[in-house]
Amino acid sequence: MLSLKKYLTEGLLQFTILLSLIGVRVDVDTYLTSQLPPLREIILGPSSAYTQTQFHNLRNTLDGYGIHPKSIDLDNYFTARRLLSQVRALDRFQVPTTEVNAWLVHRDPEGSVSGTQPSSGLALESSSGLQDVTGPDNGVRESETEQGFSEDLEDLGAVAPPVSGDLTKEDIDLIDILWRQDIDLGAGREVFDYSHRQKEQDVDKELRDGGEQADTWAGEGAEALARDLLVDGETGESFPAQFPANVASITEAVPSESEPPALQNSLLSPLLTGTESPFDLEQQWQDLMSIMEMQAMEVNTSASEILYNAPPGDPLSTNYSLAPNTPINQNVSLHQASLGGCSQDFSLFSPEVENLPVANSSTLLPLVPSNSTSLNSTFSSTNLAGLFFPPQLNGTANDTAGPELPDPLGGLLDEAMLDEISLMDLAIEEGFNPVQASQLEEEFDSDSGLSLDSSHSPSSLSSSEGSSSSSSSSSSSSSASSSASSSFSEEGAVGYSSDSETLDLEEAEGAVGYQPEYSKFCRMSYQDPSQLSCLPYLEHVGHNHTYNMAPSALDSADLPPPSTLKKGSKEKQADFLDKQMSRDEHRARAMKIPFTNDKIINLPVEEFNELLSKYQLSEAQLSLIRDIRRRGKNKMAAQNCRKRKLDTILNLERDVEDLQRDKARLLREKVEFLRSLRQMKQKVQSLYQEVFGRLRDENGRPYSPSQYALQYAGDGSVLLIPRTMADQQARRQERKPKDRRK
DNA sequence: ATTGGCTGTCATATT
DNA sequence: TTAATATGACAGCCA
Repeated sequence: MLSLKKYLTEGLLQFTILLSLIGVRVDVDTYLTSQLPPLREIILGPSSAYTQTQFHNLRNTLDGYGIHPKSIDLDNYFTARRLLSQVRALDRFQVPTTEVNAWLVHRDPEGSVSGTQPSSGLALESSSGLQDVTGPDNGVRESETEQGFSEDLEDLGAVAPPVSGDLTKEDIDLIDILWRQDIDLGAGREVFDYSHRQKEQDVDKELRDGGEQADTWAGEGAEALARDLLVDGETGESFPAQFPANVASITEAVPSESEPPALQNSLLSPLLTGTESPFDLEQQWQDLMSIMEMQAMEVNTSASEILYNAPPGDPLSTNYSLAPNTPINQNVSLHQASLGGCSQDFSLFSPEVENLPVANSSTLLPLVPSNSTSLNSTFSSTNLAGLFFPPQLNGTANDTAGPELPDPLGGLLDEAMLDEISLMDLAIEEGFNPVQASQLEEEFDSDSGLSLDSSHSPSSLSSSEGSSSSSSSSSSSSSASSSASSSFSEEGAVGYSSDSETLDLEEAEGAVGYQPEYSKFCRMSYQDPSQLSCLPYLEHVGHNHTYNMAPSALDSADLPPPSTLKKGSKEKQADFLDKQMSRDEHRARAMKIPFTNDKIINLPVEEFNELLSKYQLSEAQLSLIRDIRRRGKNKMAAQNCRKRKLDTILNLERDVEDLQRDKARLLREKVEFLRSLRQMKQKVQSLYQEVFGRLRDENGRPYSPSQYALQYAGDGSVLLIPRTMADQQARRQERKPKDRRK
């Protein structure tokens, strides 16, 4: 047995190779540990490709004990672990849930928001959110949205009675969300995640079912994605989707942020802080590219090409598909339960969405004249904010509302997203080859790593490993081997013992060199067919290469003429017995060895010596017998070795694919998350504005946004407080996160 | 005639 | 030390 050291070394090597293959040069776990521990497991743990390393590592762990390295159980073990990890992975990506627990805000007669009551869990329905977002005017919205919310609430079983007053309960809820954002965002991640996964599954289904749809969303998704990418990974700030996948536009957009602080710092700014740097944008861009890759993969087009060849004008919309979005609505319940639906809506409404007013969109206008018209039309919310809060006060507004709202979001984006983005950078460079993409697509049916892996890799791989060597195992451990196939299979513990399933699996997998192998193996003739030839696993061990008896078989007088070597396989089969004999068999026959080569090779030492002792053999005969035994064992060893090697490669390949899938999934999830987040922010902003705009002082006059702001307290209360106060509090609260970042 | 894949064999290392 | 096994390298065969 190999030493632990060797295995560790090997494992590290393999790991490195694997990482390099997938282009991972990032400390994935740094990012994942908190939210996605499974990736590491996927890489290091369950992979059967690392069986050796795994085994030894595992032997140091409780789990690994008691499993023989060559035992089939080991494969099962790894399979189980892999599956388990995949299952675990399902809930690992903890995107802040889109489900928001909202608290109703009571508006007192004076019109100031003073008190609140916990009322319901509000799921931001994407559809409504979308409408809000996409609607011509964001600020004051149509009732459809509200209805959507109501339905959602009802579905959730948390229907809050309509609140008296101008504000609908949804609005109030959203307002409440605003100040409870940090709490809520952190709370419901699992739900969100789950919804996302469901979406993915749906998406995958969609992919499978209708390729046409893929094209459909390709456009929409592209736009949506473009928008997504405009979201600052750190702050979560959304940018207008204006830039059509044009890097130049992105870079241009950057400076714009520094432009009019007015809008940035307006009431909206808290939500959408304009702190991004060009770097972030580039990362987002890379993100986009990588995502596009993923999407392309899914869509099963030679996407990568298209993506990169896409004309700058409309690259994303045409080539880039956000597959996941559309299918989502299929799952109604989940949809309702979480904001996941947002994505769907986005895709559906992507055209409009692109025009959505986002905090900084106005700043982009000058830079992106072509798109400016659409922006202007949809800019209402932004403009509203600007109107509400004069520039000079915007900064304060940012501080006021910002700390509580944007920070949680920004934090999420900051920590998780940036890392993820770095991951995604890799995707760009990595590039999926079409073949892989297609394969992935096939396997993508059930996106969740679970089904994928369960479908084939671990089990098949592991089992395949054992396929060829049953013969060797039988030979070596042959105390019982002489008898039946069953005994062989059981003994298969040695090396690569296998069961018949192995063959099927391998064939099914289309393992490169295996099938031919089998065919050839079948031709192999053992002198003792009763023992070995009948056994499938043994059959493929023996190779009857006609060249075996070719010129090299000098010692054998019965060698067929060379001419026969070149004849067809049919003719070979005709002379099966003679021609199937290996060189050593011929030699043995020539030397009149009284027993079969199979025995010579496969008998355990004891029996072998016993056998030798029964006969009076010359030195030459003994020498030949030993050589035959040595060669025979080595032959099987070589076969095992090759099979192992191949299996390792295949496993690595599969692991790479799995990782790529995971990466794609994570990227999709990220996109979804960002989208949802952005929508929520927009919603909250607009509602904030709406609520604020409806507040009236004792004289029935609206409060000046420059002088007052809504302050959300942790206890659920909403206060209308002077800006100065709000600023102070905001700064106080902002410090912590910032320090933490640095 | 060349080439790549498959196989067997040898030498050697490891267990 | 011996036997078994693993593996790199090489050569032959074949399509």
